[in-house]
Order: sequence, then C-alpha cells, then structure tokens
Amino acid sequence: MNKPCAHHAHPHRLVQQSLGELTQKLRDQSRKITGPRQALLDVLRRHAHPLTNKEIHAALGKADCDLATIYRNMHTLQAMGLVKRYDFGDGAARFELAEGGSDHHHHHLVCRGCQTIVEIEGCFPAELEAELARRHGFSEVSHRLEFFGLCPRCRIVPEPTP
Amino acid sequence: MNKPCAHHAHPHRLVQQSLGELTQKLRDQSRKITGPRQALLDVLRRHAHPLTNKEIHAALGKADCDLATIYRNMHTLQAMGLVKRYDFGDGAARFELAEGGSDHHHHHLVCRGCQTIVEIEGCFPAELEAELARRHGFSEVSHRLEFFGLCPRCRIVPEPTP
DNA sequence: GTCCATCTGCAAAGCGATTGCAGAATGGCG
DNA sequence: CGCCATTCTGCAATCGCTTTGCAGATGGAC
Repeated sequence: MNKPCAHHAHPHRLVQQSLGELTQKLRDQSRKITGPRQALLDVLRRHAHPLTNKEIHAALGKADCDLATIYRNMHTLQAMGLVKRYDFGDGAARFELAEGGSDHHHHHLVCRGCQTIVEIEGCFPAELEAELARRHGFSEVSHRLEFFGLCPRCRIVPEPTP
Repeated sequence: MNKPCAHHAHPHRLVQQSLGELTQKLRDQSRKITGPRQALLDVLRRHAHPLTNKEIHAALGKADCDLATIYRNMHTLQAMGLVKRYDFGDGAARFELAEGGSDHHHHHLVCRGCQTIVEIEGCFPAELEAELARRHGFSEVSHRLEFFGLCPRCRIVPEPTP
C-alpha cells in the first residue's frame, strides 16, 4: 500500500519509447513539453510496474512538482494514450507507460500481502468481448482483469506443533 | 454514477436466502440481529444488481439509518461472506448479496454511459488461477474481472448530414 | 430484570482526487 | 530575438467516499 515499492529494479526498460514519439504526440494536441511532464514520464520509464501518484511524487526527487500537477498530467497523458491506468482495489489509481499504444495489453497478479506485482502476459477474456457485445447489444466493449494472491514470501508460516 | 438506478425490477429474487441462514451466521460470530442489519439485507434482497452504499441508503426509506452504519455493516457482512463487494472503477464500492456462498461466482458488464449492469454468467479466467499460482509461486489466487461498454440506449446517435 | 458486549448516531477526520485562481512557462509567429 | 495567446504550475480550498472516536442505545445470555 504505502510501503516503498520493491520493484524498481528494471531500469531503462522502455528506451524505445523515444522522446521523439512523446514530443510528437504532445505537439499534435498543442500541448507543451514542460519540465514536470518529462520528469513524470521519466519516472514511469524507470519503473517496471504501475505506480500510484504518490509513489511517482516520491520518486521524482530533485525534479519535485506539486501533487496536483501529477494528477492533472496523469489524466492528460492517459487521455492521450501515453499511460495506462490500473485499479487494484486499494483506492489509489496506478499508472504505467503504455508501450507503443494499445497493442501491449496485459494484466497483473498482485500479492495481497506485500503488493508485489507480476505482469501477466496474454489476455484471455479478449475473445469474449465480441460475444458479449453481440449478445447484449453493447458496443466498444473492454474489460478489466486483475489477479490477487499471496506471493511466496507472504505465505503464512505454519505454527510449530507444541 | 449518481443517477437513480433503473434496475430495481427483480423483486424477491433471493427468497431462498432465508432469514434463518442469516441469523445462524450472525449468531455464530456473536453478532446481533439489529434493525438496520435486517433492513440492509432486505434492500439487497430486493435488488438484482450491486448497489453503492448511498443507493442502499436511499432505498432504505422508512427504515433509514446512518450512512456510517451502512459502511460498517457492509464491511462486517462482507467479512462474514454474506455480501460481495465489487469495484467498477468510479470510486464507489458496490455490494450484492452473496447467494449461498462462493458457488455463484460471476462478473458484470457495465455501460460506460448509464451504468446499466448486466450480469455475466460463467467465469473464464478461473482455470488460469491454478496455472498462475504454479508458475509464480502464489497461493490463494483469486481475480477480478469486469467488462465495460456502451449499452444500446447509450450509443451515440450519428449527426444528420447537412 | 440485569449486565456486558455489540451496535448506532453523530460529528470529525482521513484520504484520494479535483478545481479555481493568479502567476509562470511554453511555443508559434513576426 | 521578442511578443503574445495558450497552456501549465503551485497553492489552497474543496469534493466525495470512507473511516473512526465517543457517548448513548440496543440485543441477547443468564
């Protein structure tokens, strides 16, 4: 929840998300390339798993900016398709860089104990969206899927028998 | 979001969730069968889809009780396994009667426009939990799956060509 | 009926998120 | 390069959902 995230260890994972692509998308919508904006995306680029706004704020370090600015920018960047928003049910939204657009669709396996996040490749219910749309008359059907569990380190240690 | 829910039309759907079962479970944990408690479960019994605490509060009518009491009871009843909690990502938790326990596992298809909720029978990712547990060493794996879309009534009407 | 644990109402507060506003920064244009 | 409209930021106030502390009420076992 508010423990320091232990998954910062995949640095420079998204080098291909070039600054060029970013500035291009920003320019296309007459948005400005500001210091905070770059710093936020930089933080996301250095982390392999979704972060809360508070975690992003903490990770900014020297490039510190107001929390409200982070909220506003995350909203904007999400609307632009540059970041993806996840909700793990603990009341705080989490954000992750959207790699290359909507093609890298994935979900997460979250430990109920320590919040460790494992990325799940592949999306199983995707093929069901069409059927649901047809059966219920819905359009633009999407879904949200997250798994929860106890990771090996958080498994409860059995009491020694006396 | 805060529109009056239009799905109150499945009355007495859960007659089998007898008062007996309820009182039994409550007694087992030395909890008390109070007026508010019965009224809350009564409201849930009369509605076919998950309700927010505010909606429950509004539906109480004559049996009105404090919002805090509803929050506390929903927490308790959920811990006892009598109600199920859902999160559709709009910031408000929703609650539904748990019919007979954990056997009636299902998900929802939620309209992005009017919040109409369609219950989806069957659970597709269930079979994947075991594999995820094996592959990543997790135990007690569960998941959360919700679909979103636009229901027929909320589809955007195309502009007439001038 | 008595007594203790549990529960309720009320009010305050916590927390994530949003917003209004004045001043600062950006980027297009001449 | 410098001007200007637009966008952005920081700050503070605010919102909505949820939780909590406390005193008094209620339920249920005896």
